[in-house]
Formats: sequence, C-alpha cells, structure tokens
Amino acid sequence: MAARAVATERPKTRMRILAACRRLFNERGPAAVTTAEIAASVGINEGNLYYHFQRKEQIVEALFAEFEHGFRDVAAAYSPGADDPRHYRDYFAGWFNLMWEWRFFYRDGAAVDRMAPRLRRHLKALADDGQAQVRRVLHGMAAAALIRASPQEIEMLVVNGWIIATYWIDYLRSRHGIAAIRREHIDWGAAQAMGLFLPYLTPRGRAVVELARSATA
Amino acid sequence: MAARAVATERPKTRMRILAACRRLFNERGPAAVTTAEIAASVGINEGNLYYHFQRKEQIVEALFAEFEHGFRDVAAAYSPGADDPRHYRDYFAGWFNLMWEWRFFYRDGAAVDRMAPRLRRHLKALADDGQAQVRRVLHGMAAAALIRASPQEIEMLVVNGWIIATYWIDYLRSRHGIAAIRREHIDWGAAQAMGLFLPYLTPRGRAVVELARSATA
DNA sequence: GTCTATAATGAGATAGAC
DNA sequence: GTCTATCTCATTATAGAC
Repeated sequence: MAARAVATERPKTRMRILAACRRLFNERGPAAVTTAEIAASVGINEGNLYYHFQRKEQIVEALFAEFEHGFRDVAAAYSPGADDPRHYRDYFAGWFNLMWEWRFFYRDGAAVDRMAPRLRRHLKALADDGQAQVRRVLHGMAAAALIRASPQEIEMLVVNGWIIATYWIDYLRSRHGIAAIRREHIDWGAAQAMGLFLPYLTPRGRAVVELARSATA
Repeated sequence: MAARAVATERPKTRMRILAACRRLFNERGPAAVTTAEIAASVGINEGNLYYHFQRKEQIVEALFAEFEHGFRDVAAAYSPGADDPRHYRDYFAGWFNLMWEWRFFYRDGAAVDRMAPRLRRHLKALADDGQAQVRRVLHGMAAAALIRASPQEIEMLVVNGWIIATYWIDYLRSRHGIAAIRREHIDWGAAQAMGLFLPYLTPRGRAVVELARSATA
C-alpha cells in the first residue's frame, strides 16, 4: 500500500506500467499478456515500455519485489504469544488478502518460473520463511490453548494449510470454471482452509473460526 | 495401459507422437515444447508431424482423451460396500498413479486451458465425476466404520483432499524446487493427503494408513 | 506417409529521431 | 522520456515433390 519510492527513483510511467501489469497478469497470467497489450493498456508506445523495462522478464521481477514486501509484512504481523482469537483471525486473513492481490504468482507459478527463472530461489526462500512463520503461529495457538495438536500434527497442518491456501484460486478455475476471481471467492477459500483445523480446535479455538465467519473484511 | 486402437486406426507414428508428447509435456509443460522439438524427439520431420496433427492443440486433445479413459478407469475401480482396508488403499493409490502419469495436466492447468480451451468443459465434467466418486468412497468408508465423520466433514475432506492431491506436484516445484518428479515424490504426496484423515480414523481405519505406508506399489 | 521447402504469424526487442 | 520504424527470431502451419 505504501508508496515505496526507492531512493533516486521518481518516474511515474514505470509505476503505471507495473500497476497495469499486475492487473493484467492477475486477470490472464503473464504468459498470455503481450508487451503490445501492456503498452496499449498503459496508454504508451511499445518502444517507451522497453525504455523502462528492457525485458518482459524484468517486469515480472519488479512485481515480485513488491510481492515480497507484502509477503514479509503479512508474515511480520504476528505478535508472538498472542492469545486473543481475533489476532489469529486477522493474521490468517492477511495471508488470504495477499493471495488475492498477487493471485497470478499463485495461479501461474509454472509460467512465472519459465519466464523469470531467477525468481525461483527467491520464491523458495519466501515460502521457507512464510511456512516457518505459520508454523510458529500454530505453535502459538497451541500454547494459547486454541488448538490441541502434537508437533507432528502441526507439521501436517502447516503443509496442508499452505497447499489449500496457495492453490485455492487455481482450484476454483479448474473445478468450478471460475476465471474472474472476486473477493467472495477468497473468503470461501479461507473457510475451506479453516476446515483443516476443526478437529483440533479447543472450545476457545472455535472462537477464531466463528470470528472469521462473521468477518466482513 | 491397453492398446485402445480405435476401429479403423492403425498408424504407428501417431502413437509415437503421442507417447513422445506425453513424456515431453510431463517434463516441461506443453507450452514450453515446440513442434520442432516434438518432431525431432519422434525422429520424424516437422511436416510429417503436421500430417498427423494439423494443430498442436489437437495433440493436447488427443492426450486428454487418453487421460480421460485412465481417469474413468481409476474412478470405476471402487467396489461399493467394500470394507477391506486394502481396497481403499489401492483405490487411493490409483488416483496418485494417474496423477503421476499425466502430471502435466495437473501442473500446467492454466497453460492447457489457454492452448486447448475446448477441453475446459471436459475437464470440469471429469472433476465433477471424480469428486462425486471420492465422496461416495468416503461415505463407504464411514459405512464400513473406517472413518467417523459427518456429511459436512466428509464434504470438507473431499475438497481438501482433492486440492492436496491435485496440486501436490506444483507444490513440490514451488516449495522444494523439485522439477523432476519421481515416484517417491508421489508417494510422499499420498502420505501428506492421508494426514487429512487422521483425526477421523477409527482403529480399523488406521489399517488403511498403515497399509499405504508399507506399500511398495 | 514422409520428406523438403517455405510461408505466415506474432512476439520480444532495438535504433534513432524528436 | 516518448515516439516511429524496423529487426530478429522462434514457432506454427502449408504446399507440393517423392
């Protein structure tokens, strides 16, 4: 959300290009959007586009840098030791919001990988951090008596929860033919992921689910 | 597995093309494999390739037809009313085998969709049938006292299990950087999906998990 | 059925004027 | 920074000889 102007940088067109690409990529995936289309969408000439980004790959990399910032912000939103169910609800909602804002990275992972192979190690590092963070949060929920689960069970929940959240958007496309993702579809995914935790919730923990269900975000 | 020669059909080259494409697509995705590469891989000329398939899209469609047969075979392997844990183990292993043999359809869903849009409704119909079948199987397991779960809980398990199974391969790529999928990775996925059921298993049901773990397939 | 051309396309990318 | 014009190139696809 913040402007995030990097030092000497000030060009407005560059930002408009990135904003347009994020929108277009989220709609149809980076592989299906041509540079001509991007330029037209921004209202500039294709040559001008190549002044700002010499390779299409660089656009993807620049967008990834933004995504990375958002990712780390979401991960950092957890307060260790928290025992208010609302805190956990907000934390998980943060992940689904991020997923919504950068859904092409989730839905078109294979295409992104082919297009910008240098991102692979960054993506992996990001997933490492994010998953470690979710693991800490689940242990925190166990400590706060919101869930009752062994370390092995928590490990299973981390991985399965990660997969459900990550691929929910593509699941909607392939299973329900939903191409235009709306906010309600993301909320639906959050509820589906919650299902994983149901058998492990303590009475206090059920409050997290109830709060999430009644949230209007 | 069966020859599946369709009536008047007998050309060997066509089959070699399809076999090569299945291998290449599984390795790197249909979008990243060119017709020149396919022809070279088969050991024929590119013009000859276009004699057999006028459009690349038709190759994908022909492969999908094979996949569809395999899919329905797997779905049909369930014996209603079975209460032998081994039957359920074999049934679920069948799904993961199919996933292994046709992994590009799972991993590159978006690319397949762009390349052969006519497949969309077929894919959806297939997923409808498959999921309905898995639902029946879970109800069967409940009836056989292998799991104890309400209809709502079964519904959650069907969807979450479907997602874990479907996207396991891409998860390995994005999370662990595994590009070359091997059989052991598929077994790992099956074990991960099993984690979903753990809280719902009856003592008898645990035998399914134990059997799956000790299976060498 | 298979080959040797070669056409047709369309995408990414560059040069240089303004 | 932005534009016009052009290039390169990979890829799909076709025509026609053998």
